[in-house]
Amino acid sequence: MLSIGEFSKLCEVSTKTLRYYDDIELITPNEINPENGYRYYSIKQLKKMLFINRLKSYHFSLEEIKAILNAEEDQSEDQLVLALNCKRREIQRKASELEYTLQRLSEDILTLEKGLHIMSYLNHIDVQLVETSPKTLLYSRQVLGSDDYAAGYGSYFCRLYEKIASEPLTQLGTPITIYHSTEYNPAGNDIEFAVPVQEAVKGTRDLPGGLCAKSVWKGSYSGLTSVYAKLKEWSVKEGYILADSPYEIYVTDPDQATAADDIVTEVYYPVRKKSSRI
Amino acid sequence: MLSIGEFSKLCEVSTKTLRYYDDIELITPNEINPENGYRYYSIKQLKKMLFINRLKSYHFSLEEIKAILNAEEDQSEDQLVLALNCKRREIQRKASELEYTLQRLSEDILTLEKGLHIMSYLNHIDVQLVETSPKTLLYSRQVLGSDDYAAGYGSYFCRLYEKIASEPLTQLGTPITIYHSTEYNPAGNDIEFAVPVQEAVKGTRDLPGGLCAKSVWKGSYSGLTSVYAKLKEWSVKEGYILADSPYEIYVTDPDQATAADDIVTEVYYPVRKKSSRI
DNA sequence: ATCCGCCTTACCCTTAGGGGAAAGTCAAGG
DNA sequence: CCTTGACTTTCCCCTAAGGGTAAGGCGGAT
Repeated sequence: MLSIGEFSKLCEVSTKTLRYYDDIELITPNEINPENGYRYYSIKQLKKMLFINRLKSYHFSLEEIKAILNAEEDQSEDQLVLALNCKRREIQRKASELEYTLQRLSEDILTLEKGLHIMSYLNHIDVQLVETSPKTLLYSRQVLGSDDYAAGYGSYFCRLYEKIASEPLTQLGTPITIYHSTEYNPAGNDIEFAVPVQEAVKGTRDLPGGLCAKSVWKGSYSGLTSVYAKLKEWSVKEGYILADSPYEIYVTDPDQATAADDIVTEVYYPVRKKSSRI
Repeated sequence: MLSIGEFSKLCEVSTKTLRYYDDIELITPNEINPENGYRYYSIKQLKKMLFINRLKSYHFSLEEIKAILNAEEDQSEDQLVLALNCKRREIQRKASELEYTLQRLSEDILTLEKGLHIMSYLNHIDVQLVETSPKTLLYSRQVLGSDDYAAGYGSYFCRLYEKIASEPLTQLGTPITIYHSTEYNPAGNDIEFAVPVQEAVKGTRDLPGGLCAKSVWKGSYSGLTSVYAKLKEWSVKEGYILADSPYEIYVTDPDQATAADDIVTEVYYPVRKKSSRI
């Protein structure tokens, strides 16, 4: 039997951690002296602890590790392979995210070295006042968490396209998303996915035309936030206020665009004069 | 002036977050109604908030962002470039760590698919009982955090080599580290870096010879933990106990080894029979 | 017997906010 | 003018994985 200190040294895990793991029942000492509460670990537990360390190095959470250990006891070996493969994909995703971050970071460093401010691109976003014409939209509206965005956009538009093909309907433009949430909320935003069509059937609605502030954005979608900021700034300056939910028209098909810089998105921000009633 | 809700929507930041940022004084509302405490943000603060969002996407902590914003106000532009470059290196390091993790993960998946257990490599670590001869060591002993390991090893050994060259002394073997901490502690471990030499001068000490359990490890240093576990297990089984601080001899020069698998490390674990006194 | 090192529990701290409650406030509609 | 619903305020507790420290209880060697 090993005292907590000896066990700690062998596993290269602090005693604090070992007590914590006992608390959460990840690995509990083989024996506890009932008189003084001293923890004693067996030699066999070394292997378990080393296994935990390895799983930790693969970025498994302690909860996940606990589940894996329980599955191991039930002799379900495949579970482990599944979990590892799943984690591998997760890490690969994380790695490619880091790659993307690095790329943007490098671009900003270049901008700075040219003597420009990082946010100077904001000055190149032009705003125009336009009158839009009414549309008929085939739509699908729901509340989505920001994590579901990427996945969501694909699948919801896909369903709309299927409906257009099966009805059949006549598509009149590129896809649109309308943002109904009055406030950003990471837990879920009220988003409407829509495709303009010719026919007014069940599942379609009218999008009224009207006065809009409009900007065109070229680049990845992460830059769209700035476009909204710019539109709002412009509106305040020109004495307009938001009259309805803003929307984006994806002029470029995201699936077709090769480089992020090629993606063109139009942002419409319905407005009316400040003191004029409808 | 924008209410917190309007500002929130424009920046895609929750009101909760904005209140938190007000708390930590990262971005405080332009104006607060003294009667009801309502926060009002100015249009100009949009740009600042967007800047904060961008820095956040580069994995800066809020503390770091605060420092950057303060530096910006003092018109010290170079600071930002410095910070960005620093962060870029940090992210690159993180990315290569992920790469390494992915590689190990894939190896384990292969092992599993062969029908072996992940930790089965433990069974291939052989332990021998050997009698070591005394050495004279040129040494340098200090307490190091685990983060300083990689950097520390290089610089401390480098200093020892300089001393060997300048005295001059006769080197009698490859470098050694001796682990004096009785317990693993991420904050700092008592480590002695040493190189065996022929001459006993100032700055050297004797390493007594004696009975040791010994294992040879081929592979990256992260696997050494398991070697210690194995040595301990063996000792208990054979009726030996630890008699002195264990040490590692780096047979392969880490700077010369190309692949991690080529690195050879000998681990010595000084022991004596359980009930025998010295 | 004594001393030092090891062990125990308990409490607070960390990041970047999220969830929810209770209460006050604003603006639009009737 | 009043009501109602949406918006805002503060306050408190929660997260993951432990780290730091205190106060007090034991163990083994001298």
